[in-house]
Amino acid sequence: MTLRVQAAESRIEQLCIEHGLKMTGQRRVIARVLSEADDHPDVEELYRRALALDSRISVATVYRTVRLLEEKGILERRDFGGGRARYEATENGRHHYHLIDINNGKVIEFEDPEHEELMRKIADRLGFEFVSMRLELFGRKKAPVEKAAPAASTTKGKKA
Amino acid sequence: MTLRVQAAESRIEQLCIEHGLKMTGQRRVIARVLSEADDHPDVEELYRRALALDSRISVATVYRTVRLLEEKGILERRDFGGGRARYEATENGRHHYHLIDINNGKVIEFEDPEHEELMRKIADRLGFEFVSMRLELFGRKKAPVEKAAPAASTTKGKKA
DNA sequence: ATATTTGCAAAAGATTTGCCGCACG
DNA sequence: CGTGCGGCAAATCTTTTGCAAATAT
Repeated sequence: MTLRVQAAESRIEQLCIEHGLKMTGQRRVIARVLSEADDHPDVEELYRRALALDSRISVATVYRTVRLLEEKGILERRDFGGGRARYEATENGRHHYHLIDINNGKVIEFEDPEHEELMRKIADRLGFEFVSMRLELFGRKKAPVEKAAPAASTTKGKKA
Repeated sequence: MTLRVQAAESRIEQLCIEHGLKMTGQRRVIARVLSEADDHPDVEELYRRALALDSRISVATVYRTVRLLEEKGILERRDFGGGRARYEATENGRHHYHLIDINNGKVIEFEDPEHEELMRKIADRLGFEFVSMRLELFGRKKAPVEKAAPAASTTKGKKA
């Protein structure tokens, strides 16, 4: 049996390789951070997480990498308000969407399998090949059904 | 019959008044520009159009106004890539969506009446009151059905 | 009258880039 | 080994802000 100890490439690293990108140490780290993220970090946050794994990384590189990966379609950029771009890995097929609580900026994810199919049809009808999409819902948390509750302080406020 | 010559308030101005905003000359102009726009201008463009109507307006005011109107829910901010925020008036009820041609940044609008209803249901199910939404589709123009056409130079390239 | 708004220019943020030594393939 | 990459800091670009003067209600 073939022994394959090789540092277990992260999913994103795998994609980078498939796209023919030169895999440097910092890209590998960033790829790993991205692969492990299950939220929507902005560049600053990615930088912080990458630094924790390897101290030889600069923000500039994170910016460059993130841009590169977006161009390759490996990452998608999001704008949830708050001035900074946020990123998440492209999910092929199983898209998920975001509901943003306009009171505290919290992001809730949801899925709707039929939805992407619908979008593909619409793009097609308009003469386009579907590449990707972005759906953001903005809403206000409803008070729980019993007694009226004050708006704030329900969940921990997190700056958007 | 009552003669009403009063400068015919623009739709957006009307909304501003309903929201109790102090209507200054520059706000009136910006409101008019916004009311008349049927595209998705960025601040720079709004400023240009406003200047054409009244020279006593500064970009700072456009920024301030646009932010104010967004907070009031009168305007919605869009991010079609390209670094600058774009704006368009909120359409109550009849939402429309955007399909962005990833090759030239052109934006095509489309509607889907059932869609908003679906989104309202989803928000509701998640315990939120629907406030607004944003849907962007990214696609690549398909070649017309006959002979295969080279990718570029199909439509006039417009910097995204 | 008086709290708000505006213009201007400076400041703040976020992101990009030039240059040059260094690493990857 | 050569070409592209990363670090650093300066540059760029968009958006925000402080302050005094102007204005709406």
